[in-house]
Amino acid sequence: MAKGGGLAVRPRATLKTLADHLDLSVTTVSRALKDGEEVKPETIARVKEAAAKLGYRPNTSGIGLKTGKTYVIALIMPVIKPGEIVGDVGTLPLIEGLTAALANTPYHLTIIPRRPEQDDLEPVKYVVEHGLADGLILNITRSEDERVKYLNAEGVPFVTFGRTELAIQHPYYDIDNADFTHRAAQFMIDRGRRRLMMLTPPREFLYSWHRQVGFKRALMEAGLEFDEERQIVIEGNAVDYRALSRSLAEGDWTPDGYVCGTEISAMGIMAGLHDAGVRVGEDCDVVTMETSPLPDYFRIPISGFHQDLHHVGRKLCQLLLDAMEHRKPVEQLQVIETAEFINRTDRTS
Amino acid sequence: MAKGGGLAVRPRATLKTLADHLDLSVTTVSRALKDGEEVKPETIARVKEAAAKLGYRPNTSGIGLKTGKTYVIALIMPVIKPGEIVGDVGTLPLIEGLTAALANTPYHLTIIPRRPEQDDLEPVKYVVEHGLADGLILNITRSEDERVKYLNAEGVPFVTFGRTELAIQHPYYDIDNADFTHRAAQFMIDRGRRRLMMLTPPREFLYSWHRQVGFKRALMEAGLEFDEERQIVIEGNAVDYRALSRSLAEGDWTPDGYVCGTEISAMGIMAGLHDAGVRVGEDCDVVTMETSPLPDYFRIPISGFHQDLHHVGRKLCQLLLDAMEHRKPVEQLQVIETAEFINRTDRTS
DNA sequence: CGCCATAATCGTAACGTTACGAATTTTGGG
DNA sequence: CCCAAAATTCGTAACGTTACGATTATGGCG
Repeated sequence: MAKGGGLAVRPRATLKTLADHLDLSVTTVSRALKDGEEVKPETIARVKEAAAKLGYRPNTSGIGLKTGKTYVIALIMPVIKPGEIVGDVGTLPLIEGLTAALANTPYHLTIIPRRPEQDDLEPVKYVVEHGLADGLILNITRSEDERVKYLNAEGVPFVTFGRTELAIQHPYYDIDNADFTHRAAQFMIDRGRRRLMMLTPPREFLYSWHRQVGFKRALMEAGLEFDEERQIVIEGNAVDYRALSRSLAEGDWTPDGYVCGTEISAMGIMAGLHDAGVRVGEDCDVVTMETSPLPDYFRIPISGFHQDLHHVGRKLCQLLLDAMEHRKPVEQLQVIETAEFINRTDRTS
Repeated sequence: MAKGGGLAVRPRATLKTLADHLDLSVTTVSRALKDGEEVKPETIARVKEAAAKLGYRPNTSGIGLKTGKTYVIALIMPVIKPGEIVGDVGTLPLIEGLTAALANTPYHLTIIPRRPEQDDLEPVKYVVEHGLADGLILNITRSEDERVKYLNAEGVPFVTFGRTELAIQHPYYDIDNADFTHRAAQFMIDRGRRRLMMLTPPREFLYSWHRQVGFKRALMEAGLEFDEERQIVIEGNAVDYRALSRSLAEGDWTPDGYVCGTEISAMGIMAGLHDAGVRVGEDCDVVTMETSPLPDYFRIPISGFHQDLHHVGRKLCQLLLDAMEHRKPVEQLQVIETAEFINRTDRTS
């Protein structure tokens, strides 16, 4: 009963099939299917009906060969090493948001990995040179982003999640990271905290600077000192957050407030504080940027700023599609939104 | 300075470009590039050199049109609703594993979502009818899986993550879920636990049954009663694990051991136990299936069974590629592995 | 009834690749 | 030096689609 090879059962319906069937030319059928002006409405209806009946599906390769279009959107995804850390907890919702936005379009999402040993530009060049996609999505930016320069020079449509400091105008979506840290710090200052720490992503990424700017501004406004050496820690795979907060709690300069960059580092920080006997919510506060509902499950509730990456994914796609069809000038394809504050201080647990 | 449209800067090198350049025919160039038997070694070398120099990249559409190959592997990914739960924490590593296995092949990964309102079969049919991929990866199976029947009938290569109970022989990778629950229950029984609970995925998925079988067997072997009504809870979005374990701890039949299906439900269970004043590790044990390093961050360590989904992704891809090239009989493309036990009982925290 | 503008449809070529059979060159033995 | 066989290379057609210029049908008006 099982079939043998990988052969198609019955040959697919093509434009020619339809044309023969309807006694029309291939050209007319092609035009009718895309509601061409020159085709008689009645004919359009006939063609579409036949197409539906015969299960016609346009051949992607044929279209691609003729028009150069691939109907593919490529997401360049940095890949972490196998078991090292909990990867960016938000990447999956981001992907889901992208596919959701693509759902009623002819486009599909392809994922191009950037492996750890690869240069930033490599996968981008790969996509362009092989003509794999009609547009690209880049998901973390640097101030002088090589990929942005390259794609701009090549004239390939793209959108970035994050801004750059280049003179090049390009579509982007960004979360206001200065606003996040500013509000986070302010929140803790309002609760009487005076010795704040911030954990932030590596400096190579522009948003890390935005976060520092907001944080520093909140401290300044409150008349507090800011010592970058002491109050900023760079997040990374190698950092043991638990050990960090434990040793800080036992050291001579004891923070009473932490702004964390991810829910994962927040978990580590809280575990370390617990180890040291510090009571979160009473002796000390922790506020985090969060991209998942994970913090809802924390036993001791902490407040956070939520970034809805599903929403971000949708937005990015919309922006990219708009850019690809030249529907709007670039200036209108630049969006900055603020993260939503989730106050959990009043939650009994 | 900015470029206007989406036009290619200089025309791409094609086989014709190379042929003209080398004073050869297109056919010979084509053959030379794939090391054709009939081409003189010296010519092959000349052609390859020119290809490298002129930056020749084969045109995917051209190949696709002629051969029907797409060099695309499609992953069908069930999509959860926007902010509902922490999705399957392992999907991202799975994707990374897939792309890693594809890295040195001409294949690319495309992600086809299955939206909540869609039928299981719909995205699969979509891929096949539109000829979007050369092979598919399905990541959760049912005992009588419609998709498996369909793909088998169509003769389209695929691999599943999970088995089926169909007579159809097909490539699959699976974790031994009966072994997991059996060992998990046994572990707790050895520690003196007598009233075990199990949280398991919805019954529509075959592996849910496997888990129940293993769990039940462990109880039987230890001479313990098994009451399905009382000792099995189905995991799902709507379940509030925290409330569940709290109310159980305060009820008349108090479990002293939980086998959780995911680290997320384990987190909830532990929070509820804490609420009820139950000390995990002393009054009660929790063991979980885990697909991320998240449990390493739990303040109270619990033991677990780790499923390395990066590894699974690689395996799935290998199996699929082998199946597509008919390198091995199907029977050799069926792999079952056991999850790795991570004993955290001795870890001081 | 014939002419012309407009509406509708058609035919050909081309995109880049590979399969297949035919044509050409090279090789080696007599 | 010739010829057959082997080793290379070539030309044509085809995959499914769209662009473009050409062709045919339709209808209004003198």
